[in-house]
Amino acid sequence: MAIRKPTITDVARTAGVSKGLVSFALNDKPGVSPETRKRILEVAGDLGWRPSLSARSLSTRTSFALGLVIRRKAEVISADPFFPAFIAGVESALTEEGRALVLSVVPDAEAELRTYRTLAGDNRVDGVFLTDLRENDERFAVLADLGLPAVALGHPTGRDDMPFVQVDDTHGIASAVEHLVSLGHSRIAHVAGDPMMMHGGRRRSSFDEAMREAGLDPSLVIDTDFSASNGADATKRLLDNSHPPTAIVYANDPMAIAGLGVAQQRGLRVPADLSITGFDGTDISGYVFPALTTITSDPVEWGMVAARTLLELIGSGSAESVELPPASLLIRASTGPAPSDSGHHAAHR
Amino acid sequence: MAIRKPTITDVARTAGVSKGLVSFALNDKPGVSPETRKRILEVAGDLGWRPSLSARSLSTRTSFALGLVIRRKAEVISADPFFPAFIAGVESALTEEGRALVLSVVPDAEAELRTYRTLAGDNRVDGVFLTDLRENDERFAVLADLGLPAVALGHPTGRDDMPFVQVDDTHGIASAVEHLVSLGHSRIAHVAGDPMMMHGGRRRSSFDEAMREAGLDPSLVIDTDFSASNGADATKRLLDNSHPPTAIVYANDPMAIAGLGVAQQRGLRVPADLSITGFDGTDISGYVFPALTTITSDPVEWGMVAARTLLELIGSGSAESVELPPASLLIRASTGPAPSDSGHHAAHR
DNA sequence: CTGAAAGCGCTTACAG
DNA sequence: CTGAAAGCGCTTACAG
Repeated sequence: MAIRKPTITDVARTAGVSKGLVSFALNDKPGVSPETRKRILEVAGDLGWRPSLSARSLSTRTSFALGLVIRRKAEVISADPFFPAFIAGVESALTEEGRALVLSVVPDAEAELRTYRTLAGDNRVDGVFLTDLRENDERFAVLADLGLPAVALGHPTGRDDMPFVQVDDTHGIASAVEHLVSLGHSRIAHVAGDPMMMHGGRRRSSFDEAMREAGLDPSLVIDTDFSASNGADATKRLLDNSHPPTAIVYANDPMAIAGLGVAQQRGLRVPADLSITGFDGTDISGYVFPALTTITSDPVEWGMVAARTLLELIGSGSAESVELPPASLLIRASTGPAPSDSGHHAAHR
Repeated sequence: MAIRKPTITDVARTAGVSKGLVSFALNDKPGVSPETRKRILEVAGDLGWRPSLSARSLSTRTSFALGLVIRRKAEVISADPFFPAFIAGVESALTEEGRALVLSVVPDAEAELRTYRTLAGDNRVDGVFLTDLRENDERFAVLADLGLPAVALGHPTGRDDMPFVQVDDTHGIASAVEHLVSLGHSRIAHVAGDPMMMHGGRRRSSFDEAMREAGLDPSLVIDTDFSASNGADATKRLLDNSHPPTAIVYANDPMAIAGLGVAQQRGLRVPADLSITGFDGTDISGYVFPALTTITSDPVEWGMVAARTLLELIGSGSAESVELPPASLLIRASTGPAPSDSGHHAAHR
């Protein structure tokens, strides 16, 4: 005889009550006396009853799962150290709630929207995280249409109907610029991220602002797609300039590491000839030579808080947005005093 | 009036048949005439019917989802470029099948086993991928006990009851050693991975074998946990040796990059004073200076094939194991001829 | 080839 | 405070 998993009926029978009452006890609903509830829960425990997720899903239209849809080309996904850490944070908040995370990695916009529709249509998730916010993001309309609760990572500009969890990264970029200015740099460039992504755009505009405040020319900016390859190319273009920068602020660590590689290949000493800052504080950034000055945030914490916020939104219908501690500058060895003769780099080897 | 999603009852009514027949048509079961099936499917299309996943789950005990449980400390997860790429590959095979991926990231062994139990008990997934195979892996027993279908990544030694998808990485390590030997190196060290993990152990033993075959001393090996931090420490220990190696074979790229950083910090020229090889062929490895000679595999492909194999196993009860093309050596700039005076490095700057 | 009915394991009004 | 029953939307024997 196969070992049949106990059902609510078994619990009801051995506890001598109706199935309905077991359900009430399970869900902490009013209408069942404390003693009865206690007895029911005991019996359930003895029998090893685990209420069936599918059955609960069918009657409550709840999936007890959260969704994360990541739109990245497969070749690039590994370069981004953010998601694994973010997901680890999300998990830490979900496990204790008995929820699961459904993850989708999609290559393009069309697949992305289709995935949200499928996730909602299949009742696969009760809510989703919205990452990589873009300007005029089509996803807001789709999610509203689907009635799918969502929490945004970062502040969706021009929308106050969706709770968000934000890390202020403008502060980090500003302090990187200030740090470089205090070291005597005046020609500072920015290898920006994707301008279509809000956090890319925001880092860029805070660079712009910080440079203006220092009375410096903020025009040395190159947009990228956040990939190491783009970071290397941008660095080459900047260094090919007739009047090249003495410092480069990168929008993420992989690009900064690629930039470091380009500089070294050209025989430039970092930081003697060129100062470099990254963004994210990835593990590896501390082990390249010279160790990268970077701007650190805490993606694990971010994931945990985002998950809690989404659960709150799903449970109660509304949730407060959260502002996490701002990203902060971690000064290591890749930044130093501006070269005295800032117009001419050391000759290439 | 709210827009109610159509159900099987709606389809049956407008098609003028019973619910049972609609179900048969949907699931391609015999017993429904071609014309009737066609008409039913048309009506379903017109109505925009999407069969309810929860209802199907409840009656078939199928979740239409696959599970991946990753055991990593949150701090380390970002350093591993394997999983995001692997997951992207899995997704590409799942989307067309209407399946989803449930992901769990857990910190330790206890949470790992608990997660498999919950996933199975909740009928959250129909099968799982088994990664980071270990010696005497407790998971085999638990999965068998739970009756949860699984596909292993890499060959589970001493088990022929579980299908696996394997990339032969011994070949890659061997060719790295041969490459270095052909460049005149004789003191070659290995910064190995976690000896408790099968792929760590396998890379180590193939290093051992390749060295012996070349008639060289294979004893310069240091175990690590695969982290950049461990990679840096191991490199320091090796270089502190009174008779240091002229080449180091690392078990993954992050450790190799960290090792490169250590070497450069000590004023060693790579590859003039020290040759270095990585493992994985990560995006960033091509952009450090000098560009890393590494051993590439294709984790995206791996994910796709593993997903197909798992679906096959779930669908038919058995699946053939797959051997993927072996990892191959990608020679770039971090390896070069052994220094002529191999006993003494260039003086530190 | 087709229909009517029971069942999957929960939740939730509705009576008492 | 408790019980009996209908319902969630499918699937699957069982009859015809």
